[in-house]
Amino acid sequence: MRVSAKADYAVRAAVELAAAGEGPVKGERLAEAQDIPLQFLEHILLELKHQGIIRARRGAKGGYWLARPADEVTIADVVRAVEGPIADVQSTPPEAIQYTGNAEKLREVWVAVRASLRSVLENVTLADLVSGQLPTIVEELTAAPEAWQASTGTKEMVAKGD
Amino acid sequence: MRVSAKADYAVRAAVELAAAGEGPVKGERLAEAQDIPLQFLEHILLELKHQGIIRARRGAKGGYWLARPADEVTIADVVRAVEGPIADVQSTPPEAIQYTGNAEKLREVWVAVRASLRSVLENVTLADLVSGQLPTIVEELTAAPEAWQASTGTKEMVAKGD
DNA sequence: GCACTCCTGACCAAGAAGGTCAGGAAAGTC
DNA sequence: GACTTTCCTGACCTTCTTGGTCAGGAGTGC
Repeated sequence: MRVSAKADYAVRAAVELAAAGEGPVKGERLAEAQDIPLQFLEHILLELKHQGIIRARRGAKGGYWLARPADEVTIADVVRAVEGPIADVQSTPPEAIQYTGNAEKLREVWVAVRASLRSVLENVTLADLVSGQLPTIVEELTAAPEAWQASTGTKEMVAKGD
Repeated sequence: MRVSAKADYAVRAAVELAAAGEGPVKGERLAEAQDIPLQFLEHILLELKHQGIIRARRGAKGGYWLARPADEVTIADVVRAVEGPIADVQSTPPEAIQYTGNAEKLREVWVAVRASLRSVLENVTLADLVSGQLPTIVEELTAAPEAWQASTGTKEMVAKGD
């Protein structure tokens, strides 16, 4: 259940484009603004382009820009573009898994996990991030102080956080 | 954002133990009941034991059993025992990341993602799974028909589901 | 024609995922 | 005390993913 560097970079680059508004922005500027290795970022931007999230033009005055208005692009869109499905179990969509016997209800749990992820990722747009006005659901989830704490318990958690 | 085979196996084995009640259950029986490769499962059970989720005894009449009552062991406990932190960004807990400029609010989003995962995983116990009575939050999240559908859009999603 | 910027594929090292194999060490049985 | 049973542990293996780098080609604008 981890967010890869690629997905993180993709969202950050997209936010930067959202903040820039109209004109094309060079890859180099995105890389500097968000401190991302340029050549790696170019591959990511290419994927975002292939998935129709952004557009690009080459040459002097070239660069990248959002294909849609910033308030119509969600984090889920960007993450899916570079990582594929948001919540898979053993590389299979949760509703497609068959559990037997006592584990039968587990499928519903994984479906609920996916739904809860979607409720966050599909409701935050790039425009929200730029403006700093996050949707209610995020405010609610981050309001509790526990939300900001790594859970305690096993040695692994103490070492790696959670 | 995927659930590994290991985590899935771990939960299924734990549910099987919860269903068995008191007496020790052989690894072989768990493997058969849930169709998990035995030798792989043994490694997983060992980790669960090290993390204090289960106990074990060797020899004839030996086997594994839950260290705590089934209604006091959550899916989050089991998943954390074998996978570590439930929601990391670039192998770092979300609250520890520093974003600059336009991406500043992204940290809150990842914290919200973790909180939403916890709201599901920390509220479902092994006893819930065995009884088939899942907590309200899961019922709510799985009630909507969209929750059971892969999202449509990119070619990748059509191919791999979501 | 030249500079600029994106586009693309090849490559690469390290680590994780998903196992298998071989043997050792406790616990119970006869 | 020997034997069986079952867990315990480390070593090993193959494939895939992650997170990049490198080299060069192909549009675009002046």
